[in-house]
Amino acid sequence: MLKKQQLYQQLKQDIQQQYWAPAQVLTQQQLAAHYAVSRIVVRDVQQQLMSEGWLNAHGKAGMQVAGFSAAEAEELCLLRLQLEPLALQLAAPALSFSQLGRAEDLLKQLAAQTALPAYQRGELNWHFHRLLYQSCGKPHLLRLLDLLHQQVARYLGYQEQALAYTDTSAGEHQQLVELLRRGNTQAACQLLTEHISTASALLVQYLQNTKDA
Amino acid sequence: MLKKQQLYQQLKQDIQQQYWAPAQVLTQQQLAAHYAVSRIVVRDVQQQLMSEGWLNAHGKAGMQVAGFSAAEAEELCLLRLQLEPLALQLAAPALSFSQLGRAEDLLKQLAAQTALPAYQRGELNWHFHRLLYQSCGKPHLLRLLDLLHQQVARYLGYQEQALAYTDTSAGEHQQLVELLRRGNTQAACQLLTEHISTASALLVQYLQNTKDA
DNA sequence: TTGACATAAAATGTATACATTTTAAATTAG
DNA sequence: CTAATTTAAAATGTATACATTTTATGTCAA
Repeated sequence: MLKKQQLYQQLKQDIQQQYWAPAQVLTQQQLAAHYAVSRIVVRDVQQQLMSEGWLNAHGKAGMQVAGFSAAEAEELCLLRLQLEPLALQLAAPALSFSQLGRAEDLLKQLAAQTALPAYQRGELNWHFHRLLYQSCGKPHLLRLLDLLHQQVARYLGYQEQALAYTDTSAGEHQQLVELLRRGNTQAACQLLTEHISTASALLVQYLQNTKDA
Repeated sequence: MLKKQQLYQQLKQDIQQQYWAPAQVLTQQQLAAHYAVSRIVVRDVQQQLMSEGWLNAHGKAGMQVAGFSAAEAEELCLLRLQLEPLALQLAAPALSFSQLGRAEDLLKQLAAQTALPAYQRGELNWHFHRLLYQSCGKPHLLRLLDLLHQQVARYLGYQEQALAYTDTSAGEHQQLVELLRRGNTQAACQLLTEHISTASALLVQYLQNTKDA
């Protein structure tokens, strides 16, 4: 579990920093040689990253680095909109104050560390959301959300700039916690829906612009 | 891709026929010896079946055959209800008559082969549903639905009896196709929702009864 | 030149062998 | 007898080696 996780992290990072460019086709041998590990390890990581959308199958041999498209981003956000408010609605009644407290700690951390790279900010962001859904009592739903997040996370490193929305986002997060603390589940779900929608719209717009350039 | 797929099918079948009982813990070596293949192949299949919910991780070593619970079934149906009508709504405008025709062929086949084991009937059933969603233009949504189906399919072999609902189900399917042919998307989605709900309720009820026994 | 067939090179699938970790047993000190 | 530590057995992770499939190259006939 050591080399595997190591390669998993490294390869993901290298894809995000475009060391391996989108649409590029990679082979097991190539990666095994480059990272100095056995092909077995590469195979495992390949399967995992393919299930998470970072790599796509490419014919009978090789794997292709996934690209970016406004359509895909829009679809992912659509799915988030379909599932995350549901998770929140189910989790809200079971949310404890200690959990809300931990969520606020994450927000403080997020507000403090403005210098973090987009990817890590995205991770913190997701931890916050995930914490709110945690108590929904639906393990399969949570697994789907984790899977979705993995696929969305690909875009986080890509769109350093578009994350300027974090200013307004922080306020929404805070407001969300307060609504939940007051037990106003309906309003919280509504706000969450809007929150995801606006973030989604910004990302899609950003992608459409860069595509033209 | 030969031995792998072979073992994948066989192991799934053996789990369904309770050759490997729920909650039983299997080891790579055990399976490799039993099926006379290398552990590498077992590892690959293990990963796949774990992502499809047939096996669960079990500590640091071994994999546990997944069990059945009414709560899990209910959750899976909840997710289907959340996603399948959406897929149908998106796909409906793009559905061609030839696709609808193929869907009806599947229904005829399903009606004719009443002697098929529950699992295979379930597969045909899913092919039908899947065909209706195919044109939604959302690959990630379709992937999630396939994943969900894999998890639901586990129950199909389990509940041979509960599938008595196929009588009413066949009628709903036919009606669904006709609504779609007439372009009445809203009514079709509504019917689909009810269709999944009733099937879901039957399955959950069945599981609750057998648990008491 | 083109297209089909044969052939060589390369990539992946699979098996075996070795290294590391984990589990369980057994021994011993308290 | 209990608990803790040691030690052996077993399971998994990883690497290497071999087999099979795929892909690309090159030759030859039309």
